[in-house]
Amino acid sequence: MAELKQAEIAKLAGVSQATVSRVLKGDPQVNMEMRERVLAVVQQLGYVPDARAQSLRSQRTRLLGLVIHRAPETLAGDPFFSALIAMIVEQAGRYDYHLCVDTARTARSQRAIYEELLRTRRVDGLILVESETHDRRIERLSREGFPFVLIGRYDPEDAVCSVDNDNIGAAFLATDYLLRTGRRRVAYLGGPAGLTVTRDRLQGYKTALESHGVGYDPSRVVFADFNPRSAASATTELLRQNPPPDAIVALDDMLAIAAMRTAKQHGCRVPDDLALIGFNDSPLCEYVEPRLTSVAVEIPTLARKATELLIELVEGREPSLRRQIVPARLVKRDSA
Amino acid sequence: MAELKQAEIAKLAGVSQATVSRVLKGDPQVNMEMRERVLAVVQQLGYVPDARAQSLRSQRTRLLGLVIHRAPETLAGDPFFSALIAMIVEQAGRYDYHLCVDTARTARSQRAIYEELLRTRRVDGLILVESETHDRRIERLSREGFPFVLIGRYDPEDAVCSVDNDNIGAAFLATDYLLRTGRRRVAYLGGPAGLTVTRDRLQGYKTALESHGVGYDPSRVVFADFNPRSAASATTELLRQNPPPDAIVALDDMLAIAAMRTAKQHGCRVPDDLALIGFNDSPLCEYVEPRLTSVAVEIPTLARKATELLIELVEGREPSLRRQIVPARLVKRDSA
DNA sequence: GCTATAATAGAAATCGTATTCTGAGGGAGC
DNA sequence: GCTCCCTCAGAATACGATTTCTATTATAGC
Repeated sequence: MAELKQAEIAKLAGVSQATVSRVLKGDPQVNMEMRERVLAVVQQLGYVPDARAQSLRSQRTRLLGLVIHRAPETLAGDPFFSALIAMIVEQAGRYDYHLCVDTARTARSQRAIYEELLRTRRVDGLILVESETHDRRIERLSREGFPFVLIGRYDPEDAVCSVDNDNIGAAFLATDYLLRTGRRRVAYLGGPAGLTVTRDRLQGYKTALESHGVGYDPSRVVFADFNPRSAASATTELLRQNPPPDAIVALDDMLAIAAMRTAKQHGCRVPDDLALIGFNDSPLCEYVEPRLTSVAVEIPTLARKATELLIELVEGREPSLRRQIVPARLVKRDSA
Repeated sequence: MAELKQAEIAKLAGVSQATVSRVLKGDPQVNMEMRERVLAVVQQLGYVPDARAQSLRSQRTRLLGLVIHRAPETLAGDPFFSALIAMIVEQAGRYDYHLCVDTARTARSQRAIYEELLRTRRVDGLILVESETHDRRIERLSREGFPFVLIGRYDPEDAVCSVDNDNIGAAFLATDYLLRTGRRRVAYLGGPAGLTVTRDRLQGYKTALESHGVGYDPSRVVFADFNPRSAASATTELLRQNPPPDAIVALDDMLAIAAMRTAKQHGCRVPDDLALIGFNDSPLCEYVEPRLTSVAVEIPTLARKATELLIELVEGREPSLRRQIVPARLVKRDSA
């Protein structure tokens, strides 16, 4: 059972090792009788080729890397990522690829991802999620010609491949809806200021205000980290203003829900005094009281496009579209 | 840049390829001067060894597999898994291992995991999560002597290694608390009946009833799949009884929250008419109204123990403890 | 001064598979 | 009947690192 390599199969089938390899790779240049003889032995012994040897020989590992630029702690509570991971695993599997997941928090892991995953050729390509807007390493990857796809960040010149929600459109959708339903003092609760999502959705928010002839008030825009405490204090900052906002567009559902709690604690009624819209349409939305209106991003579509794009790059095909945008839609519930 | 292997380094440093390897592996049998000469070239060119070649030669990939036995859709919404994945990635990284994640839903992926990950030696070992109580494949893995660790299932004879929450104790904790606070008609809302967690927590629930001299009523025990609809109908079944339960111990927070919604729709007040306790202490608990009391399982501890145990197995050390139990604690909030 | 021994580095084998190169055999065409 | 080509399978090599084996040099001990 231990010594199970092509050489053993070859000996038992009375052929050469090369022939075994050819049979397994479906090489047409091999006689029917031999093929069957080999396959019989393979079947019987349950032989499976060694991926390590295949990797070295073919220079391909059939392994994709997914790097999430978030601290494990904040990643932990977020259902968006388990969805994303699950969907990418599923998609990659359809093309016979596996997925290697990494987070990039500590200095060690930052280095690790770029050095250990890529340069060591441990993976064939990378999907990078939520990398910061300016990341030197991305330039380096690009320069070295390594296949990778960004999710949640794009390159203005399309020098690198990316897949993203239509963040500008999504924020526009949310803000526009609030304005059309009579809200006038709409605030924006963003994530960390360095993230592309934060910036893009802010732009969609501004554009919506403009299209309704509502002035943009910078004091109605605040930023928070991905943790409840930070979200709470940012919300408090908004609510203390005079007059306070009558609606908040939050960067994601977690932030929106944290804001909802804070608002309640301040005696604010949702949605009467304050309308709230989140992003991601996570399961959470159904569970909070009132149920959270949210902009849905199609995670399966996002995952599928990113995976397919990366595989195109890995396999040397020039992708038709280097930048893919996945549309969003508003899921109306009770909070707005 | 493309041709970067030890042979190149060797040529430039004027030494043999074997020496380069020795320097990089920290072999003491190498002269100071040569060592420095090699390291200088390595530094300058930014050489990093090829993991594929190392894998073949050393028969180790330094890659661990994490297999989650859940359909991607139900996995999607569950923050428990993003937490688990994040923590295992983190822990594995401390020992210079990477993590390959897979889900096991379709027939293809079922086969894929055992054949493609293990037999192909693509990974050095596996962590299996939420596998069913009776899984033939686990026996096979065990028989073939492949290193693996189970999370959420244990083997009665400790033939296989496992790490798990103290599920029996945890359910006891929750049920006991409800009984001590005056509840008398405590129901149990389980997950799929085949899962070990479902079974173990049921046992803890029964033991607690017993210790309080409360009779066990099978009609107060229902099972649901991991989706809101299934949870809702199971809850409805409980609430229709006469008399209805005055408390529910749910298998996890998602189920508890689904039950909470259903109860509210039936005009039940939580916690006055119905107390609720969930499991996992997920971020959700803080966000629902009333905040959900939940039994906390220490995901980081779970992840750390599982990872360390697996690495011990992979590296051929006999682990001191083949079965590790991580204690649980009750986080009291407003729902019970 | 000569051998025994240690220290050190190069040469070569190895890991298991894919593929190129080579050669044997057979059939077609003239 | 001979050449030419085609088919097919075995031999040999390459992938890039690790490690064993071997050879060289220097040093110590007598």
